Parts: sequence; C-alpha cells; structure tokens
Amino acid sequence: MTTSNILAQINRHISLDERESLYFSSLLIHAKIKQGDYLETAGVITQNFIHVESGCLMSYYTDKGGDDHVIQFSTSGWWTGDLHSFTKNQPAVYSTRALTDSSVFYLLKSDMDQLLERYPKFERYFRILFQNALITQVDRIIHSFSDTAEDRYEQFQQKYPSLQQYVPLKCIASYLGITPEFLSKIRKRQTEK
Amino acid sequence: MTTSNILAQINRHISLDERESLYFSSLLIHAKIKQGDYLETAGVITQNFIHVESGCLMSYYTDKGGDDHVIQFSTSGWWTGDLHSFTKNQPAVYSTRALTDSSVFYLLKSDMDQLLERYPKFERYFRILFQNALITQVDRIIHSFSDTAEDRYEQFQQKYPSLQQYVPLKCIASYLGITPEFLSKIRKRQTEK
DNA sequence: CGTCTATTTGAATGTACTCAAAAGCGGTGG
DNA sequence: CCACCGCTTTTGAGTACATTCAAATAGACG
Repeated sequence: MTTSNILAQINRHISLDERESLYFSSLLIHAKIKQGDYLETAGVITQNFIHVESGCLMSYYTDKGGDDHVIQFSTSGWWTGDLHSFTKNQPAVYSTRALTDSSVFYLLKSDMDQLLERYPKFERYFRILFQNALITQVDRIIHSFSDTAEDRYEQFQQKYPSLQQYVPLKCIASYLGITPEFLSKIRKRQTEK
Repeated sequence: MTTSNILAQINRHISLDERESLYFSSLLIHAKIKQGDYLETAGVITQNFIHVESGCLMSYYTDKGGDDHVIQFSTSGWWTGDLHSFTKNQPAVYSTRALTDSSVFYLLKSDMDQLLERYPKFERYFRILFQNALITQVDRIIHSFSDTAEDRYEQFQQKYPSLQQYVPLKCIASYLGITPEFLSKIRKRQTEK
C-alpha cells in the first residue's frame, strides 16, 4: 500500500509540496477489498469518495423492477462512489462492489471538505476531475442514443479491452443497457464474421 | 443587460468581494441572440463557455446518419457549450443554437484560465458546478436505461414544464432519444387516459 | 392565401426483450 | 478423479417497444 500513485496522478494537474502531499495522504483511509464485497450500498448515505489503487469495482443501480444497471467500472486510478449521496447527504441510489480483489483509498466527505478549506489548491484538481468526468458521461449519452447495441459493444471492447477478462458478460450487457441474452447473440454474430 | 443574476448565482457557492465581482464581470461578453441563431457549430473549436441570462438554447449532436440528438436545453442561469471542445481545443462535436430570442454571456477559455489563476476561489465555483452537472448526467443515464420512453417523457414534463411552451416536439423527442412520431403517439395515449 | 415545416396517423418492419430450456464452466465434496 | 451443484452463457421461439416510410392534417409565417 502506497499513496504515491494517487499523488502522482494529482500532480499531473496541480503541483503539491511536501506538506500538502503529507496532509492529503494522512486523510486517505486504505482498505483491501475481497471480490464480491460491497463498498457502498443503495439506501445508505455514503460518506466516502473512493479511489481505486488496484483491482476493479462496479457501481450499479437497481430499478423498481429489480433489474440491475451498471453505471461504471472503475479500475486503477479512478475515483468512484455515489456522488449524489456523497455531495448532498442523501441515501445512495447505487451500490458499489468489487469485481476482483481490490485495494482502495477512502476519502471521507468531512475530510474532503477540510482539505478544500485548508488547501484550496485541491479545488482545482477536483474541478478538472469532475469536468473530465462530465465530458465522458455526456459522450456516453450521445453514443447510447445514436449507436446500436452492437456498435456500443465494439466501442466498449476497444476502450476497455482488459475489462473483458474478469467482468462477467451479464455486467457488460448491463453497462451497455441490454440484456445478457442479447449480448450473447451479438457476440455470436461477431464470431460469424 | 446586467451581470447581477450570474453574480448572485455564483455568490450562492462562494462569496465574492467587490474587486472579484468586477473583474469577473469585466470578462463576460454579452450577446443578444435571435431565435434560430447558432452560438457554436460542430466541427469548429469552441472558445466560449456560455451562460444563459434569458431565453432558451439547445445543444445537439448530429450523428453519421445525419440524425440530430439533443443533449441539453439551457434556460436562464445555466451554463452550456461543448465542454470537450472548450477544454481540449478539439473541434466541437455538437452545435448550440437558440430556440427563442436569448441573452447570453460568453466566457472565453483564455479569460477563464486567467480568472482561475488570478482568483483561485473560482475553482471552487466551477468544481461545484461540474460536480452537480455530473450528478445530473449520471442520473439521466440511469433513467434512459431503466425507464420506458413514456416514463421518461412524463418525468421530462414534470421537470421542465415551462420548456414545452416553446420547444418543438421533435426536439423533445430527440432529447428523450426517440422519434417524433413515437412521441406523438405517446401524447395521444396520455390524452386518452 | 399559399408555402413550408411540424405534427399526427397508420401499416409494415426491426431491434431488442421475455421466457424457457440447454449447454458450459468452476468449485466442492465424496 | 469424478459427480454434482450452482451460476453463467448460449440458443430459440414468440413478443413488445419503438422505428421507418408514407400520407394526411395542422400550424406558422411571409
């Protein structure tokens, strides 16, 4: 366990001095997560913003009909968590669990608030982080409207080739917004080409 | 034309003193836009982040097949623009035009960069802005996957009741990710209830 | 008043879903 | 090492939600 990766990532956007790095590191709570374990649960208020050091997490939402919808896969270097719950102290609408054994850092909301008060420089880092995440999500909306399921699957394969090794097909289907049966048929068609 | 609305909005998240308010106001470029006019065009690099003072704008994306997909409607108090283009100096993938006569402020990228250098306090404002926008977009993805078109239309009506007065049906259909014909049929069903 | 565009309506079609069953795959215990 | 269990993936048939295309109607604007 080391905070050097996350610090390096932050330093790509803002430059931290020794004091700032140490303070930030002191706020991070490290945890090892076993495959299948929950990091946050729908219905419960989330106090944590989660940074993945290694492994792979999945955030998903369960609708009224009981069907799951994967919102995001998070691998090394990504932040995740139910931002709505975290930001507004509302019960989470989605759950996050580990697809593989993982190593993560938690940043408590109260600590993040203090961090931003004490070193406003971090506002910039999170501004850039959210700005980029927003761009990504808008892009996803665009593609979910204008592309067929088959196109989206091919883009997914290109974008996240490594994920396919350990993410079950049904989770990928859910991420793409289709049923596992239908994704299976898409794959069959692909191999026939 | 006055910057008081936008300043009031910013002051809900950070408190600006006289000097900061004046400097920020000095960067804003005001423009009156006629219905149908373009504020930015797909293919062109966007230099502006756009704040709507009054009226209504629409941002949309044209896919390879030539079909338009509305990404966002922006009314008074909203920021809009192709963030990807603005942030990374890439050609815009979407266009923005006025659905009604509108009044807007442009904030140039170079001015925004300077603003953030000079008064880092604004980082906080934009961090919160993007964080909230991100929450909204993720929410939209969730609903577009788990709800039927009819449900999404009803939610749209509840959320943006005023938009229906001046937004053409075909634009609403596009925003919901369905064809105008199908939305027309949904509305027929609604009135039959 | 005529033209142009937006909306409605209907019929045929397609993409993706549901339900059901079979096949594959990984782990566990005998 | 094999047999069995549970879970994932595949396959197929029937269905539903939404689309396409075409035509009729309604609205907006000069």
